[in-house]
Amino acid sequence: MQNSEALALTAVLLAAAGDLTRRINDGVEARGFEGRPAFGFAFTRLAPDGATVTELAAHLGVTKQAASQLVDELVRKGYVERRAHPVDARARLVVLTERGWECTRAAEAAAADAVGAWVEILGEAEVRVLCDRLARIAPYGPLRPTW
Amino acid sequence: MQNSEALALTAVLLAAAGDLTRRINDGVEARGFEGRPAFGFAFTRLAPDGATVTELAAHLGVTKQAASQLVDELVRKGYVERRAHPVDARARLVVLTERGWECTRAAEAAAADAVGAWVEILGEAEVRVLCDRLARIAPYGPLRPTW
DNA sequence: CATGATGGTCAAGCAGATTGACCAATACGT
DNA sequence: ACGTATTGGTCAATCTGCTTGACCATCATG
Repeated sequence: MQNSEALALTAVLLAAAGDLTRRINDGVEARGFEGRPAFGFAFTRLAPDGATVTELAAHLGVTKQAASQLVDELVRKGYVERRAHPVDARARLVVLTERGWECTRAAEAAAADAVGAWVEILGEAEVRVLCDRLARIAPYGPLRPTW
Repeated sequence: MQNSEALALTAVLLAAAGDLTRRINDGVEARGFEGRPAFGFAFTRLAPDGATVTELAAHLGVTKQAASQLVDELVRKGYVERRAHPVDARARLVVLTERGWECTRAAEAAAADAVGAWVEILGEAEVRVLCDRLARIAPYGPLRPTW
């Protein structure tokens, strides 16, 4: 494995990730929702039972202040609500609204469409292999919406 | 391919790309250079013969103003120089300095190290396959350092 | 019950991008 | 050849999303 190949792998990986993210975001908007890529990643943590701001922050790999601002935005757009936490009076449980669930489903559909384009190129089996290999090398940690 | 799998693929792809980018950046810093991920992507366009600000902007997928600011930073840190363009008096050719070349080589070495960690998990052959598949689905367009 | 740790918000600031205005030099149509 | 539109680049102002720092309320522990 030569050095230039390693850099090329990085570039193609970034390009693929960026392409997929963009396609999904476009698809979500086309379905009548306004949002940014970070929303989708937040939804995957918020579903199905909600999460606290701190948990969301850990999931996204940002500070709790940043996560709180994101939640503000999600509340403003009607996708989530802040509720009292059932067992901890300090904490507040952030849960999806009905519209939030609709947006989540839209994101899933858009993701399926985007991956579908890849299936047409590589075939279902190859995409599954790709998934499996990536899962084995990807770190477990938080996924950052931006760098 | 179910919807949830499509979202999972996106997550794992982003995690892998983010992980690789972070490892390379850490490796470059460990070798005594200060920089951010965008530098490496700029270098791949600047080498070997330089490029104009506009070309760099297209490569990175940002406005030419943003690219110009990045070049300012690279000049300040001693990695590149602005030279007169040989055939177009409007344009200026941005070329790597000797230190810029050193940093580029450091980035390549760091990338090789980072990918090496993957080779240990998947084996050389699998990583090559991964490269190939990704190359077939990744778009040709600019690669954005941030989203 | 005192003390520290934890969940959350407010406020200010920064980094890296954007849009808009502008100038110099090139390319093009007649 | 010449006026006009286009292109390369920069300056300036602004925006967005995130960070750091301060702070309060509540939980957990001696």
